[in-house]
Amino acid sequence: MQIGKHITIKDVAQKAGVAISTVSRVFNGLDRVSPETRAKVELAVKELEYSPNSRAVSMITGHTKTIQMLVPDFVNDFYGSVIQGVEEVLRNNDYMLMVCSTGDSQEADLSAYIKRFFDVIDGVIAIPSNANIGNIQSLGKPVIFVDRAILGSGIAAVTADNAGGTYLLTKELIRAGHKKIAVISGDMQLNVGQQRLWGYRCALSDSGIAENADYIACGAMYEETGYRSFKRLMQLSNPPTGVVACNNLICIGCVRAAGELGLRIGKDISLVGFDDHVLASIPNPGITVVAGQTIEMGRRAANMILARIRHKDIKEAEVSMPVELIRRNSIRDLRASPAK
Amino acid sequence: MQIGKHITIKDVAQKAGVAISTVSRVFNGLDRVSPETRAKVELAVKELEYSPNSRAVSMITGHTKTIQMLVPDFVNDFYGSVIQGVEEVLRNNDYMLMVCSTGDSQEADLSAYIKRFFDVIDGVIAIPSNANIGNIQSLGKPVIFVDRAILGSGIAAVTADNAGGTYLLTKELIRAGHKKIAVISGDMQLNVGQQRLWGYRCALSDSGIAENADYIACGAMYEETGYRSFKRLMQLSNPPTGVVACNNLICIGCVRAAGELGLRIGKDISLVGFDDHVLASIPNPGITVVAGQTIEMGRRAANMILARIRHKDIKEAEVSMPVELIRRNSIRDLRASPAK
DNA sequence: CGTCCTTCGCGAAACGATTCGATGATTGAC
DNA sequence: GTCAATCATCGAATCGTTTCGCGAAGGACG
Repeated sequence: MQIGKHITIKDVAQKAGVAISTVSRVFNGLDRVSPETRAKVELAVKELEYSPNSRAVSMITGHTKTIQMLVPDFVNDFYGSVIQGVEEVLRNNDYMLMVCSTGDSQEADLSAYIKRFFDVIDGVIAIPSNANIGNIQSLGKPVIFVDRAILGSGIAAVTADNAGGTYLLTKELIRAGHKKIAVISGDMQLNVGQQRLWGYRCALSDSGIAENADYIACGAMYEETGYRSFKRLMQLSNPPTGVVACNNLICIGCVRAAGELGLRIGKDISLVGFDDHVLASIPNPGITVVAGQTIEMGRRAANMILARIRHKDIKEAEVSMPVELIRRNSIRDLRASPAK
Repeated sequence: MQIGKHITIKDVAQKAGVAISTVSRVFNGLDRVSPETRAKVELAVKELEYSPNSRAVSMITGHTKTIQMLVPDFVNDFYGSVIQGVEEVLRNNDYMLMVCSTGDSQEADLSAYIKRFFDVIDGVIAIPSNANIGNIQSLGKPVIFVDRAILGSGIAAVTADNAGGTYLLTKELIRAGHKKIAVISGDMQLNVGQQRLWGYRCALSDSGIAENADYIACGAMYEETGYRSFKRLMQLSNPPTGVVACNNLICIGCVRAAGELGLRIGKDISLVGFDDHVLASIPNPGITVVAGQTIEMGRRAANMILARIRHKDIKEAEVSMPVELIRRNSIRDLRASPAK
C-alpha cells in the first residue's frame, strides 16, 4: 500500500488520541488499561495496520527472537531435514531462523561465525563440522548441538543413538553369517565418528569375532571417504564380505565405488548404512539402513534452545534419539550358500 | 569473556577520550578524522573488541543487511543447492540470510510470510510454490524469484532454461529411435511446468512426431506425481517407450515405480530427467539428465537482490541459465535392435 | 595585525519502541 | 467535608547508533 514510511506507534497514538506509552501498554498488556481506551487503540491499530518495529523492540527488551543455525552445508538433505524441523518449531513460536554454512573446512571456527552476528541473535543451534569451537560457551547465549556432540565441551546436544545404530547394523550382517565385516566411519574427534565405530566393535566382540585393523577405515563423513575406502577394502588380499557405512554420504560413495568395480550389492558384497536416503530406499537393490528421525531431531533442538532462552538456568543435557532398522535387500545371506 | 553487558560505542569513546560521534565517524569514514584521533580510536576498538550493534545501526540507517529467503522446504537438495549459492554470496557481502519454509500448500500466500518479518529485512528471494503471491510488489522491497517465475507478475526471476532442457532431453530420446515418448510435468500455473512441457512439444513437432494426449501427465513437482503417472503410463494399452521426467523428484518417483513394476531402466524403458541428483548419477544404470547450475542460480539471485538494494532503479529482468546434457545409460537405442 | 576560510571534533537530535515515576481524577472511609 | 488510597494515563528517560549543525583552533592572506 504505502511505499514510503512505515506506521509507527506514534501514528497510532495520535490517531487514537492517547499517549505513546498507552499504546505500548495495550500491546504488552502488563498494566491495566480501561476498556474504552483499549478499544480506541485497537481500532487505530487495525485501521493503520500497525505492528511494532521489531528492531526497536529488541533494542529495549534485549531479545531479538532470532536463532542462528550453523550447518556444514545446505546440499546434504540430512542437514536439510534438521533445518526443516528447527524452522518449523521456530516459526510456530514466532522466532526467526538465520542460517549460515560453515563449510567443510576443518579449521572453521564456530565461535567466529557466532560473533559475527552476535548482537542479533538469542541463541545458536549448530551442526559442528569439527571440534574447533573456540570459546563458544563464554559467549553468554545458549548453544545446542545437533547430530554431533563435542565430547567434554559441556554443550547440550541432540544426537542419534549412534552406537546403537551401528550395533544393529553390524549384528544384522553377523546374523546373515558374515564374519569379515568392515566399517567406514568419520572423524574420531566428533562423537558421531567415535560412537558409530564403537557400536560396530561391540557387535563384533559380542559375537566373538576378532577385530581386523585392515577392516576399519576412518576419514570424514563425505562421499569421497566412502568411495576411496570401499575401493581400498575391496583390493585387500582378503576383502570383507560386508561393509558398514557410517553415514549417508559414505554409503553413497560405497555404492558408486561398487558400481565401478562391477560388484553387485546384496550379491557380491553386502552393504548397510547409517541414515536413510533416496538411493538406499529405491529397491535396486535397496539398502538396509538404520534411520533416525532427523526432522524430529531438529524440532527437539529448537524446543531446547527456546526453553533455555526462557529459563536461563537449565543445565546441559544430552538427548539421544532412537534409530530404527529398515531391512532391505543389500545383505547376502551367507548361511544359505557359502561365500563365493 | 564478559557474560554481562556488551561493549558499546560509549565505552570506546570514553577509553579513547573522544566524543561518541567521533568514534562513529572513524567507523563510517565519511567525514575526515585526524590521523592521531583515528589511531587512538582504533586502538580502543581493538582493545575492547568493539563492534557496532547492528540493531541500533539499522534503526538509523534503515537497512538491516538481512535477506529473507522463502523456499517450499529444506529437504529437497535442489532447494538446498540454491540456498547454498545464495548464502555464499550473502555471507561474502556481510549480509545475513533468514530462511522460512512455505510448505507445499497451494494456498500459502508468500506476501504473508514477508509481512511477518517485514521490518527486519532488506529484500526477499523466493522459490514460489504457487502463483498466489498476494500484493508482493507493493511491499516496497526488492523481490527476486528463483527456479520458478510467475508469469505476468512483473517480478524478476532466475530460472533454468526450462524449454531448452526438455527439448534436449526429448531430442535425445528421438535420436535413439524413440517415437512413443511421454512427459511428466508439474503445475501449469508456474513457468517451470509450462516451459518444460513446451520444450517437449517443440522437440516432438520438430521431428514430425504427433502428440499423444495420453502421454502427457501434469501434476505437481513431487515424487508422488512421478510415481503415479509412471505407473499409469505403463498400464496404457500402447505404453510409451521413453519418459521425460520434468524434475528430480518426478524422476525419483519414476525410478521407484519402474522398480516395483520390474522394468529395467535403459532396457525395458527409457527414462530421462530434468535436474541431476544422486540416484541419476550412480551408474546403476545412471540416468541421462539435463542439469542446471543450481548453486550458481542461487548466487545470481543473491547478486541481483544486492544490486537492487543498492540501486533502487533497476528494472525487472529475467535471467535464464543454460542447462547441460549429461549422457548416461538410461536410454535404450531402438535403432540397433527393434523395440521389444 | 585582523579577517576569513578550512579542518577537526563535539553535542544534540533522531530512529521506534518500553518502562518507570509522576500526575490528576475518582472513590471510599472516617 | 477532608484525607488517603486507587486507578488510568501521561511524560520522560533509555537502548546504541548516525548525522547534522556549530564552535574552536590554526593557517593564509591582505
